Amino acid sequence: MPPKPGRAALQERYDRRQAEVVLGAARVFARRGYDQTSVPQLAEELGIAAGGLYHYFGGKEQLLIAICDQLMDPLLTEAQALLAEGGTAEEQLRALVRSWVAHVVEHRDHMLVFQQERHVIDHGRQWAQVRERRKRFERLVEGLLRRIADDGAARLPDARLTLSALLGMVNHTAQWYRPRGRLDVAAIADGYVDLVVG
Amino acid sequence: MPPKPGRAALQERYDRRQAEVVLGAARVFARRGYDQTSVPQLAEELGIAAGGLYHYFGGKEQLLIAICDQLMDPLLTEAQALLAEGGTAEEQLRALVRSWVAHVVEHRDHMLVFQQERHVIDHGRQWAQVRERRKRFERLVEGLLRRIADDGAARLPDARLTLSALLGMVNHTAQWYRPRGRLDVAAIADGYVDLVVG
Amino acid sequence: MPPKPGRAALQERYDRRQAEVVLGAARVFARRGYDQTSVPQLAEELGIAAGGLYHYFGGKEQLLIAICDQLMDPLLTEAQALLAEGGTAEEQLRALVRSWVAHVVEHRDHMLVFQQERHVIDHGRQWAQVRERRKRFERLVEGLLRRIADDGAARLPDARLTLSALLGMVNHTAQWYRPRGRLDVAAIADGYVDLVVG
Amino acid sequence: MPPKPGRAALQERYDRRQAEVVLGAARVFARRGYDQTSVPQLAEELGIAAGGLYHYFGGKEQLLIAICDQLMDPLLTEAQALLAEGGTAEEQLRALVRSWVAHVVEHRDHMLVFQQERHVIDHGRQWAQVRERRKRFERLVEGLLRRIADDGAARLPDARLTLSALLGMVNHTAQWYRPRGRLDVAAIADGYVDLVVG
DNA sequence: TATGAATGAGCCTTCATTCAT
DNA sequence: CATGAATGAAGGCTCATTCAT
Repeated sequence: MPPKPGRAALQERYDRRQAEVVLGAARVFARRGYDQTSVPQLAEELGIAAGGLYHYFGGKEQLLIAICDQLMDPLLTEAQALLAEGGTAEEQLRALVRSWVAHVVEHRDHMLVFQQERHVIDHGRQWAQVRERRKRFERLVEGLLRRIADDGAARLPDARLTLSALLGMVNHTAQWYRPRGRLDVAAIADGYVDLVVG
Repeated sequence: MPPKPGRAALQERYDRRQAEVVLGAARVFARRGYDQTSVPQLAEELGIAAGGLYHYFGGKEQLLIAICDQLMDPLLTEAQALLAEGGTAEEQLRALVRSWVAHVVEHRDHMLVFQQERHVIDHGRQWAQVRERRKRFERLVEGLLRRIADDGAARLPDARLTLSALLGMVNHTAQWYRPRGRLDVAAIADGYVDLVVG
Repeated sequence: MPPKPGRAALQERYDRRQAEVVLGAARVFARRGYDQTSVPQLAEELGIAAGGLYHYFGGKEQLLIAICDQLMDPLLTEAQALLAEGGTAEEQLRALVRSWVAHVVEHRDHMLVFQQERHVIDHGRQWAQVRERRKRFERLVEGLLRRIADDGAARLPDARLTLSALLGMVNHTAQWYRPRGRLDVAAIADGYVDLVVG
Repeated sequence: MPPKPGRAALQERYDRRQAEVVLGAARVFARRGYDQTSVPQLAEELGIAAGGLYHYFGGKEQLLIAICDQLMDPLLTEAQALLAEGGTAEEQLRALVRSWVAHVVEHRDHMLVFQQERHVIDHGRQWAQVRERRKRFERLVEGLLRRIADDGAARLPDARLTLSALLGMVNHTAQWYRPRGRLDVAAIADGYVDLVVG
């Protein structure tokens, strides 16, 4: 008889399983749509009984929130780390966009869900924190673009417009990127930056 | 006593009402989400009884298709007209993007629904025609970008990547544009083109 | 310009159309089922607009009642006439069953509807008259069977049971009779009587 | 503490409950009519929530099919067993009709539903199996009647017509039989057979 | 921890019916 | 006399969720 796992080990197994569920849910939701996927359907694809999901999540919407957190948290963390490292604004932008595109590409499913459910995120009561992180990330990028514009280096037509354009193109990447495509992540990111900084 | 309306007049009234319903539905769906809006809710916002909608549409999904058609049809038509008018590739691109941005901005609700429901459009059986029009439009833009690249005028990193970027930024406009904002449609469109053609 | 039809002519046309509708409805209901046939469907098969039916009938159930009346009224009338004509009980039974089978066969659709909707007829408030006519007819047949039994002619096991058997076999005819089948109406009727009277 | 039920026990409980539901549904449908009974109404009479029914049946029509199966399966099985036992054709017929009448009487509700919904059974796509069993049973009876006719014992007017008559009278029994009536099942069955074989 | 049964609410849709035209 | 538009109610069914086991 194996030794009874301790409390910590149990917690770890629980967390691992929870993260797996979030990942799987993102995959399923991205394909079928969040609303069009019923909890029983989702459970079946995850190889679990419908009721079993409720051990890991209070409900369907909390699962959606978890997906968005799993998407936004590391992105924001990494962006802040990059900005702390120093370098010119353009160097920082290039590094940031590379990291960002990589993140988008690795979390394509999360991104697709995120975009699908924009109207919930924008208006929902419980979504304030997700909105706030998105806002924080956008401000980071905006700050960089302003620094570049101020450096005079660029003929940026308008920092806000450029920000919007960049957001649009990078996030849109989730919708067309295919793993073994012609361009790798770095090439894509550099292409975007080249467009933006001329 | 007014003259009894003829068959043609009846048809016209029917069509007008139908178009109104599509427009209204786009507005409601954009705000609340397609799936989260029940048919009774939609009907109430349109000032019609729930069952009455079914005189104009076979079902909820057909309504969604109609929204996408109302979005794509005139855009494609106008794009084709512009390309037929002649001019350099860059001039044509500038004109096309202006028209495109204007369309996106005027049909913001349609665009938001379109993006929300991407997974249905991409996979659904009945969505082939919508997919095909989207593809056709993208090819039009791609052709222009290739012509520009071939003219040597531009340091386009990659025509396909540029296309994706442009699609991303223009379509994303629907998510942040506000009617009386700082930038008008022409400024936005020109900003985008400037990014792309350097 | 043809002369304006008089009130009587109008009434006649109305009645003719009404009878046509009853006939057509019986046909459609027999095939599809009364409940499974929606009023629009019925109207379409009759070549009339849905609302138009309501010029001839107060509602769907009244149409069903009319079908049953069109079935029962002439049957009862004819049975009474036959009994008034004299003859031995067995002769009268033979004549009655011939007339009855002929009626069932000619009104197959009515019969099928009648049997389908037995539970409504048995319990419904407005169905008392139909029930009463059915009862009256059954009593006529029962009387004949008793007279035959009393004549000692027959080894009828039990007049009531024989009545039930006869009702069962004759009414069931509607379910298998086909117009150009092997047996004609007289042969069928005589076969039934032969079974019953030995 | 009772032992946790195993998989087999669970399955058994499920099957038992399912059979109860079929039985109850037959009762309710016989009284109110299949179409006139809504699923919520049915559920209420069965003491279950509306949605709960769908654990046991895919839909309302499958429930109807189950009712017909519960009616036909044991009847056919028993008939085949009787025929395998040997005896003269007439003895077998008498035994078969007794068993058949007993079955009809015990499954009166099933029979009434079966007859009500004849049009669905006759035409529906999913009803082929039920139709086939009905046909198989009829052929069994027909075979017996032919053997009797060939034995020369009987002045059967026509084997096919006699079959139809027998079907009509036996099945019609469901519509008039009352549990504590004057005649018991054996008397009824024998009465029918006496009519048929003279 | 995980399950299968069960629930109540709500979904999309269709219905029988009415009525202005 | 007939139509097409519209309605309110109800239909069958699925949903997210709970809970005893």
